[in-house]
Amino acid sequence: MSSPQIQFLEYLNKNKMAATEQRRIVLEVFLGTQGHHSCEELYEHVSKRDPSISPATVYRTIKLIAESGIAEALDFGDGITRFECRHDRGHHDHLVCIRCKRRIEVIEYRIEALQEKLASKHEFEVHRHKMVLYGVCPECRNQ
Amino acid sequence: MSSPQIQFLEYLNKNKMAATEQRRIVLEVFLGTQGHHSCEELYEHVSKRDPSISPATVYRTIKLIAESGIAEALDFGDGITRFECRHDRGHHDHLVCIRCKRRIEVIEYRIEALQEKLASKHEFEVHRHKMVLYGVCPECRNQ
DNA sequence: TTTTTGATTGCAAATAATTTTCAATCGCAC
DNA sequence: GTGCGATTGAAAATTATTTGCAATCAAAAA
Repeated sequence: MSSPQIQFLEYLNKNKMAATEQRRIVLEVFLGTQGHHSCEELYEHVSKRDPSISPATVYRTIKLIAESGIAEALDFGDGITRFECRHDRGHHDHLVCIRCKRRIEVIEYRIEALQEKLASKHEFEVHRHKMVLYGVCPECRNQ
Repeated sequence: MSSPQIQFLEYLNKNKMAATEQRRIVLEVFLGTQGHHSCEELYEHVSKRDPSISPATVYRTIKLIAESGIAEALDFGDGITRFECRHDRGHHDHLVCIRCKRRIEVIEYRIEALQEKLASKHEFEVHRHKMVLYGVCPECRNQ
């Protein structure tokens, strides 16, 4: 797999979309972040790089980045969509503490395998999935 | 466990909340539905029973019903919160077709067991979880 | 039962994240 | 370079949901 930058350009090209400076910047900023970020957070970072870029463009661009397969949209149920990079890191699920809102990334391959099995039992062709476990983390449990 | 109606009254009582006619009606309507329903859908049904009840009251009440443990909030990532009854039906997860939006309820106990194991490995005390597999259903796969 | 008091309601306005509209501008195939 | 369709910023629109508020109601107290 080529670099995210090239992958994005190929995606734009394939869909007859222009490789604008704004899109390049949003991608660079997105790739420069760790973890999951909301569009608002991304917009803040983008603004530092180029204050003339509007929130709408960030929203539009991050969507393209997700469609191109570089980012993945996450939904933790708080009404905010967050995005994380799919490069350099395997797929993972999340443990969310309902008290302190802390999120831990986890992966359990046996669950992944069973999900595949479960889906094929229903003749579903799974493209992606999300699994979030909500609970109380050890820190919060001890006050 | 007592009936949902009684459970709800106990919840209201415990929290010094009044058992109003509106709350009774919203609960009845909710219990009379199958599957998962948005507040808007619930409001439509409630309106037939009593047109004077406002959407705000439905939103407020379904939230209480969820807090009382009778309903569970579901989030399929389309920006609409749906609620389903937790009585008379076991917990289950969902397969969602990204083409026709059809949702299938599924349960795989081995996954549930592994989720528990995964959480306790991180010393998390899981209260609930959600797992949604997105893919293409057999019907949509064959055009 | 009547009073009292704090909870609840409907309505409309407010939120908040995201999307869209639109005129101006820009990328890029020719 | 030119032309045309894609893209942009700004602001308005959308959409689900929440909230402020004055009027009303439930239920504890008298």
